[in-house]
Amino acid sequence: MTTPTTRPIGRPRAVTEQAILDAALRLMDTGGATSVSVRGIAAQVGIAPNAVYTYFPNKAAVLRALVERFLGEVNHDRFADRQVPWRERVKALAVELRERLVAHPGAVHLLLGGPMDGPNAMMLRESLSEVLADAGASPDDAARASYVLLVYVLGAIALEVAELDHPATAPTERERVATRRAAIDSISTQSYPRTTESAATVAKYYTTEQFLWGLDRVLDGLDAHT
Amino acid sequence: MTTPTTRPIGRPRAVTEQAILDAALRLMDTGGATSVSVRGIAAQVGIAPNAVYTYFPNKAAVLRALVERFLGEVNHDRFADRQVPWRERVKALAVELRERLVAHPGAVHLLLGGPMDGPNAMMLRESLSEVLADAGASPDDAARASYVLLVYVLGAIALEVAELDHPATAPTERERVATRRAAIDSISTQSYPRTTESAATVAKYYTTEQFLWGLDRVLDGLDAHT
DNA sequence: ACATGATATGTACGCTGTACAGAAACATGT
DNA sequence: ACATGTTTCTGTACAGCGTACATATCATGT
Repeated sequence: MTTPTTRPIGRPRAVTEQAILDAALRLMDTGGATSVSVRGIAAQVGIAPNAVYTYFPNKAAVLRALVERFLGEVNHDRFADRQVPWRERVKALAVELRERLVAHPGAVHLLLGGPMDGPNAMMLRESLSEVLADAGASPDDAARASYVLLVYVLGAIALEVAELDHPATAPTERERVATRRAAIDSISTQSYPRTTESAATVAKYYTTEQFLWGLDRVLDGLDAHT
Repeated sequence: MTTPTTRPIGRPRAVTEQAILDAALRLMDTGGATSVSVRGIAAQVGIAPNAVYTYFPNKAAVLRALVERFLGEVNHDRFADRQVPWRERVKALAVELRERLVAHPGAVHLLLGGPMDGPNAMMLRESLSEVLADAGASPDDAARASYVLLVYVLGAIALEVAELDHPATAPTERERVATRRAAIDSISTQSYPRTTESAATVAKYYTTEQFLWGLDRVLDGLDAHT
């Protein structure tokens, strides 16, 4: 089943594409998206900066490949299991996607920086459509609902990482809520009466609970339509 | 009501902050987000590159100010009108936000690149909460629903501009759909059966109609919950 | 006229992505 | 064993970036 792997001629490669992607991800996780540089990657894997260009045509391609690998790692198992109720299946995917992406905030901007036309991105929508078809939706409705769900999930993730982006990622969810709460309490009650009135709730934006609350509302709306 | 404007001492400023923001926006619209440079801005307004730092502490501050100005330009009129049914009010805001942002694709990544904590961003959520409160939601539900709506609207915009990002913005919606349709028709029917089956619908992702379809579903879900 | 003080400029540093030419390492044919 | 061909790696270089520093410029208050 493995590719015949015709022995390559010429000087053997010093590293692998995967090693380069690993290095890029490591840099992104430690220093943020801005500190991913071709020179940094090359230094990590131990080659000259321009040697990276034998593996990828340019830096953008490295980042695209990183995103693709990322999407390829999502576990479709729980998601494809027809025994599980369809809403649970959707939630499983949403939660998994959110966990994975929030763990690597820099990757989110990369994902939203270009079209989702890679094979793994396509597969994601494909699987999503399948669940919705299992739920009884027509092909068209399944496609439209997939869009809505993807928009919600990615939108929520985007807003979330935008929030915790710069201050070097607060550790626990509890602490992040406390930080947000403090920030809200420090703003003008006069200017933003509604926000301050529901400060406790607004502070809990970007928690798993709020994420799922919204997802449930979205699913309700999609469900009622069918 | 105008500020007393104590005559400033020292050398008078050669340009204004607004002129700098205008230049930045112009660069972003013509050459994409990557071609916004401090040197480019300075050249446009006719000052030396480092003179920009008299108006803003660094490049990031320029971009933040640009986003803030953007959000300040959204028209809250139709939106604040209590005569109009609340769903229409929400839709009016969503459509306006989408139109404005899609017209300047580069600004979207800026908006999602940092926390939405500027005064105009706060005001947006404030207004949104107000509409939902008018619709009869409790303060907490209004806050949570605001989150969901903002996530949907910004998520949809983000995915949309991600799509039309690189190929220099296809002109009309009709043409963009055709382009997408062609792209879908060229992929493997075997690998992506659901996508190809509903090709016509998937091609219409990122149209106003699909945007509103999803918004209606989201509103349905939020409505049913109250 | 002169000092004051904000603003503009000239220059420079370190960093970026990446193009180009040449050296190095391997498989193969003789 | 040796030359050849093919691929990859390295050295060097360039243009562009954000921005820090010292200095020149300009309007004002005395």
